[in-house]
Amino acid sequence: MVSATGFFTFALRIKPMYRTHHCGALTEKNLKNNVTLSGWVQRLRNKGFIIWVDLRDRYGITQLIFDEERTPKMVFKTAQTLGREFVIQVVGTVIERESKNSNLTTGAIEVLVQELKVLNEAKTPPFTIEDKTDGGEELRMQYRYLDIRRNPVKEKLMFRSKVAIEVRNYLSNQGFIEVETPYLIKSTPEGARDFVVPSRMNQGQFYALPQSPQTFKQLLMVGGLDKYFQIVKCFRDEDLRADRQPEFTQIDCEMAFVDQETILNQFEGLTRHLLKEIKGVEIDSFPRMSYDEAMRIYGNDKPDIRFGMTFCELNAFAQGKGFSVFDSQELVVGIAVPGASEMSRKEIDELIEWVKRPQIGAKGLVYVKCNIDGTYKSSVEKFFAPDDFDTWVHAFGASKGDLLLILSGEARTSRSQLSALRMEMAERLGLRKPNEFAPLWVTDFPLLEWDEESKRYHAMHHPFTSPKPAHLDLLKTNPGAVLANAYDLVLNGNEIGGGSIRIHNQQLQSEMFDLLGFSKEEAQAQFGFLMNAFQYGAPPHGGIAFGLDRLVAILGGEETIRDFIAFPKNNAGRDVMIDAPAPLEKKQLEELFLLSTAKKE
RNA sequence: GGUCUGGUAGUUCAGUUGGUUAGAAUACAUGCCUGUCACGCAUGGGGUCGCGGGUUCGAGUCCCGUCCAGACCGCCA
Repeated sequence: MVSATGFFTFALRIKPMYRTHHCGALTEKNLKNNVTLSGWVQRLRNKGFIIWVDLRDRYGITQLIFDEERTPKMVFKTAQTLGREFVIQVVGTVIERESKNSNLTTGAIEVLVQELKVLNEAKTPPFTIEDKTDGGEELRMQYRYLDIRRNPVKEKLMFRSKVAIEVRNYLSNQGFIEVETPYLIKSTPEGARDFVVPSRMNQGQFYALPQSPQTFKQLLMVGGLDKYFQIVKCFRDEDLRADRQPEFTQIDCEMAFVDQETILNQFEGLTRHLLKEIKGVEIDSFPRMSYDEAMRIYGNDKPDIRFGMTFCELNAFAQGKGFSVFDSQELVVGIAVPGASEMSRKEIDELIEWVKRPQIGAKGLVYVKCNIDGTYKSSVEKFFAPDDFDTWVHAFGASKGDLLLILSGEARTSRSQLSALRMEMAERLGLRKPNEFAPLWVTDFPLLEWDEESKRYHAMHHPFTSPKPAHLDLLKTNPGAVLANAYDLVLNGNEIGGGSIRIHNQQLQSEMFDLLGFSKEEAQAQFGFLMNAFQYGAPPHGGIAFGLDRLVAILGGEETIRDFIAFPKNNAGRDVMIDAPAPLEKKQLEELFLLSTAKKE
């Protein structure tokens, strides 16, 4: 027990205030100030007669100094027992360093400690809390709270917060209202798999977590709110990727009484605002491209237009010359890789193997090296004369020193393969510069997509997307040719947003469900509430949703979204820190009427 | 569901054609050090080579299976 006097002395010595300054605040201006600091021990440098401690908090690092002569003996003794990541509080005087560290804003000063209190001890962390940590991905996720102490992670979370705040600033200034929609909703068979939640009060029934607040935001338009947005969690039970999490955040937006043009302009405005405020990049107006054109010249509906290497179709020049591989195929298409004619035979062979991997699945790859001296070296020079290659080079708009890479096959497949190759070459040549931003609107998506497996049409976007008015008649005669009032915003080869003008007419919505293979009963059971609402004066409306995680990552110049999420899931959808998902107790299962299902395991 | 890569000290990794007691760096501990700042120097402890099986005189190394992690394809209206 501390005696009354002892406690009194103690209370006097350590002031109730945890800190007078942050660890990034003190400079030469504070010389001779008496300060109180709290934080974590980043690093200890013990020279025997003198101990330096780098004290860290969210704001920076301040060097503390404990000294045999100038620090009270007991305090010096305690300082010798400190370890990494101890949480301490100190009182001391700001003094000038004898040798300054220009790498730190606080590098000219140090705090000569007079009082030290260990607020909490710490076990040695399993990895180093440094910018460049020695910790692997899994370990960092398991101890994410330690990982978050590291600058790179901390800064990404702060960056995300800044983006979210700018989104709210911009949209609320533009008159948008933020409305929260429910998380416990109803499962629908369209689209991704749902995460489901059993209902205790309704035996054998389940909620689903929303894949997006789509129908709710449309109902808010019917409700007359006019301009809505929400930064909202969405859930999809599908396999993960570096840029895909089972729970992710959308900037979800909807407007009433608008056409496509108004929406594109409105959200081009948002994106421009973010690029300017966050990155200091000013972009006048975003280029636009139809889906069809994007597929033809980039082989991809989310092209990265930071670099060229656009597709060139060679059917007219390369077929009928006796090279049977080309002659038999629907499409002969290639790209000109700038300055790559110097690639060695070995490198090209490796590239051919690369496109033949099952992930790409090409049968082969034809190359033409356009040598600097005007000659050609090609895998098909037996079949084509230099004159032919001249024609090709002209068609490509290529120059000496370029390397033509050509694929052939079924049009759709070849384009998709060449697109993968184009991205790979850009990656290898360093053309995907993280601090260059090239937004692009892709418009005029097809409304429907034929699915061979289920032998029916699928909505390419979702079943609430409206067909272009001029194509309404086609719906009955040639549904596959109908274009939609749908659009994606693409940034540096990533889809960061997508939306459409919605159907607001009950009759048309009903026809859509019909086309998608819903029976009248199914449509009524699943979306009756929406079609009902449409009969009570639904305004024309449309909207867009941005993937916040991905947007933030791209603005931050990173490929993977995980570090922009405080507590992300791993590849298998697990949270390795809390170890979720996990089995339930028998009692819980019984309460939820799930026991018979659970027995199967 | 599939393809590929990896799993060795607390951590990040090396480990040759299968061959003596499995190494380095870092972290940790102890000691030394009169101005460090990735401090330095010395000493020390630390290993179920993911797990199971097989081949072999002998397996971290080769084979089969399995688990885990990561990237990708399918999937993600």
